[in-house]
Amino acid sequence: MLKKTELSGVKEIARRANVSIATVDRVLHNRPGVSIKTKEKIDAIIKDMDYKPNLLARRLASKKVFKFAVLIPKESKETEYWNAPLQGIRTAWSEIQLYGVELSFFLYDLNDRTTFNQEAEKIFKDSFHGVIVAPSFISESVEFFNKCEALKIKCVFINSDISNVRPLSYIGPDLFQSGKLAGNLCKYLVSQQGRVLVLNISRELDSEHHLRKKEAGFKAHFDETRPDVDIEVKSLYETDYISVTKELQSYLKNHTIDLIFVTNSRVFTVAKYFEENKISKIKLVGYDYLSQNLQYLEKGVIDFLICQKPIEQGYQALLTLYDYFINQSTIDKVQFMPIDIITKENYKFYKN
Amino acid sequence: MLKKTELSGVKEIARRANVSIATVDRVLHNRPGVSIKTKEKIDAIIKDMDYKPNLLARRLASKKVFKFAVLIPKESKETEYWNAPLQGIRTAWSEIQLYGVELSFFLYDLNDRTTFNQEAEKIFKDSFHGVIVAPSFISESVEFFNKCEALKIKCVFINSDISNVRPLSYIGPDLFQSGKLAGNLCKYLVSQQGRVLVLNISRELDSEHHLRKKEAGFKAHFDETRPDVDIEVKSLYETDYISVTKELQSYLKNHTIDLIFVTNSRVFTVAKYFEENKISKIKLVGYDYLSQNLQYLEKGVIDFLICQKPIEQGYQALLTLYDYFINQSTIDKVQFMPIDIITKENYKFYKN
DNA sequence: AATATTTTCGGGTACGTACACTATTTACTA
DNA sequence: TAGTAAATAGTGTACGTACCCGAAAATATT
Repeated sequence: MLKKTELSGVKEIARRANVSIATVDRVLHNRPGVSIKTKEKIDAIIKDMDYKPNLLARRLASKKVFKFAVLIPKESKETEYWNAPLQGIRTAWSEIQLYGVELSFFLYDLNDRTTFNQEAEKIFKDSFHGVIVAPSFISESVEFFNKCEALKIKCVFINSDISNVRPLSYIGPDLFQSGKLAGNLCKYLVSQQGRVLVLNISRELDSEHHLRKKEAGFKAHFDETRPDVDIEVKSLYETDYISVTKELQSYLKNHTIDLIFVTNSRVFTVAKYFEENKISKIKLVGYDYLSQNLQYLEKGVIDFLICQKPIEQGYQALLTLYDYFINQSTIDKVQFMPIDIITKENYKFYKN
Repeated sequence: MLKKTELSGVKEIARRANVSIATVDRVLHNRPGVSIKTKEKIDAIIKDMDYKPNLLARRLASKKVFKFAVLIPKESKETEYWNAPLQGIRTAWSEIQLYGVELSFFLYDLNDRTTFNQEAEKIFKDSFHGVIVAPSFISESVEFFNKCEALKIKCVFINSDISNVRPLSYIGPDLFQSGKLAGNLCKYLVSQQGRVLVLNISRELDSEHHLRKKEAGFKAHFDETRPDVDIEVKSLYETDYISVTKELQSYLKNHTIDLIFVTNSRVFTVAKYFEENKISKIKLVGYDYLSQNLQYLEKGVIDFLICQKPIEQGYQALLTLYDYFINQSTIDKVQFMPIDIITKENYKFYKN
């Protein structure tokens, strides 16, 4: 039986280069203390062998610890949405904890922008390598990002992005395209001269800004394919059921419409109103895989939900930081989530 | 500075139990050579510590090699579908190769059932731990599965399952539900008394059987919600463009219809016919994210594609074998894929 | 030319687990 | 009760990489 001559990895490189493992290691990590000549020789051999380090061994031997922070909204009474990304982050964490990842959570209140800065301050008190941020408030987020840059803290944005700012990666929907898809779907639900109401339900002006991207996409699709359809837009700044009810009541008294498109997860509020007032002729399309929405989907009150994998957004966000710091992979600047269509018939199989 | 007293893992267990690491190791792997008393003591400590082995170290130290086989159709000239699962399998492989996984491919011809057995024979010549199978031909697949059981080879089925057979796991669509979703969608595309044609395009009878599950789901949805819609079913056993054209031509001469639902990926054949004959009023819905289909989706000839993540099916299939053999995880008997709706507006973001 | 300094490199141990091999204890036989 | 086999337990090395520490070689200083 032949003796296995092929040493693996570093050892083999060392053997070929006639140096020790330590020297190879220095070259691999760009550490000083290697003459240019030997460095070049070793680099050539590495390239020649197409050497791929054994990540298992690498992580096992490395005692480095990375600290990451999470800065996202806390789950509110009004919508459970933000629970999903958190869950994804937790799942990812359970997978990589072993490899020296520490995680701290900082949750702010979507209805109170001052809490964003409060939590941000806490983050800067400690020293983190990276942060997962949901940049709900534009100016605050920009400021936060700039401070991170100065401190060499890497940011990953999730759920919505901000123009003119380049984090390590943005992981979330293409909002405009998401609205376009909604338009695409709704086109099939209304007649040639139909009437459509687009509803932004959100308290803070900034997040409304994000909703407006969806709105724009929605309109764009109709402009391209059905210019005759009448589209009206309304923004509601009070998000509780009573307020929404009032607005809807007065609106529907004066208008006849075929469809309502709600630009975020609060579509269930409208659905509840429809159900209680036995409105069944108006089609209803909205966002997000929440239990509150699913029950109305099941009942047929909501026709379609569009979903952008919030759990996976969280999961990918943490894995992205992991890939960047631990695996030293190159990171895609933008990681768009798929734009998924959920109906009564497929929601049970959906993976959020 | 305090000295870190907590040894990790096995060592700590050994210390607490007053035995050597090797003994702990024996208990962990149910190896013989440990007295009942010490085994119980160690088991208790393991439980008490909620010990989780370090998978990195485990895999690094273990030199075990697992051999898996892949038995699926080869990509045909008529449809590129089967390239997708293969790609998923390759991706998964690249991730786990390092951990001692060997992989061999055995591709049969979907248009010739005898090739299935030929390839199967080759598999039995070697000795594999597990196989990924696309059981396109029912009786052959059952026979294959039974032989695997006898030889203690674990099977994972992908893409379609077979009644009365319980592989390690089935990874793929719920075909009936998939058809129901198609019905759900098409409901919006046809009027109250619309006419619908369901088209099965497939050469071998067995795979037609799978298509029929989708067909049944499709009908079920209409029966429940729109009993007045007229649904006719046609099966074409010649899959080339010329043959399909002929059939369509003669059919459409005698029938007026609103929508065609093609139960598999060959919807592009119909789309091509529509385009060449400038048929634009008939809605078209079919299956699978193939370049051949996407071009017609983009052009608006195909309205919806339903997709079941073929790449991920392959990916998950290999990871499932890996989880079973290397990680010794418990495996879900059924892993249904999501049922995704693809349109002109979201296909670019879809992950197959 | 002798010493000091810097640069370059190799030896060795550790990470947590697997497993081959050896040592000890126990049980059994003659 | 010695002798032997079987059951039980321990020692040591390996997996591939990281990194500390000290040795050797090259260069600089006097």
